Amino acid sequence: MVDKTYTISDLAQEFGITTRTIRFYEEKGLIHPLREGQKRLYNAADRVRIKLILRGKRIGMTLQESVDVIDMYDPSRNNTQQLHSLIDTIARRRAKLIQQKKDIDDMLAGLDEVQELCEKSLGKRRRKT
Amino acid sequence: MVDKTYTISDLAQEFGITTRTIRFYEEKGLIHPLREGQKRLYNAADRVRIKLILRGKRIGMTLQESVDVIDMYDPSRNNTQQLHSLIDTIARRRAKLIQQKKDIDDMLAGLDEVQELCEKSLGKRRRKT
DNA sequence: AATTACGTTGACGCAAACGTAAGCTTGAAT
DNA sequence: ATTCAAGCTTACGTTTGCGTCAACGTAATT
Repeated sequence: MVDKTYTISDLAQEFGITTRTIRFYEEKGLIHPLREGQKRLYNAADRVRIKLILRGKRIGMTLQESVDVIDMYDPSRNNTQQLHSLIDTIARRRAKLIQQKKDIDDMLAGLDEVQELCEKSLGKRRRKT
Repeated sequence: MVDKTYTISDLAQEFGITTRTIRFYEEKGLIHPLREGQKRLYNAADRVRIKLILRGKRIGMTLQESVDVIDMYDPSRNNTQQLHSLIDTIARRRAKLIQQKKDIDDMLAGLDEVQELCEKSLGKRRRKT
């Protein structure tokens, strides 16, 4: 792949967000697109960061939390101290995610029940007609 | 159970939130505690609603979304029209939840990778000493 | 009587995550 | 030459979800 780039509206369209949102992410230091003249030019890495930020948003993370997670992939941590601290951070994040999965499963189970009641109720009505 | 009731600080403590938060939920119409004189008195149903609201929050739902989900359990929907509409709503919510689970699994997989790299790096260092 | 603990009602404050509008530039198309 | 879409900056506005006083009431304790 020959260093594919994207305009701001390319990415806005792809992800279903506004250009304002993308510029806002830059304002907050979440991405750092290059410039071609005055225009922003996004590369594959920028695109992935946005994708991961949006994934974080979908599960209720703040922008900063998403960035924190993304930055875990950054291998610029070298000393033992930092590595241990990173492992702790990962453990905490993992615990949160597992709780979230449980919450989701609980809610899904609830929806199943409600749906059954709905269908039972509709079934009765059909039988009546 | 003889209609157990709770004070505002009972619930605040149990759920690790502030009394301000609970009053805020009431302000927004999410709960409707009785009054004993001037003081709020919460029953089991109020307590469950708060619990479900907090569960919603953990997976990134807004307060209103949580309430919408909670209200699905309310069996005061009778006509066929409403039941079909409710089934649609459930389907959409279920789809969202399933996407969230996928997002969480993806993120967990990412954390696994990062952790392995961490431990590999720490392992090397131990071998050096 | 005074302190302490817990409760109440305003009311203002605040961070997060954008929306929205104004006004200017720039390159491409008619 | 002009129009038009797409981009830019600046800046104020909005919603959500509480935090944080202030000022007061009530009930039990010392």
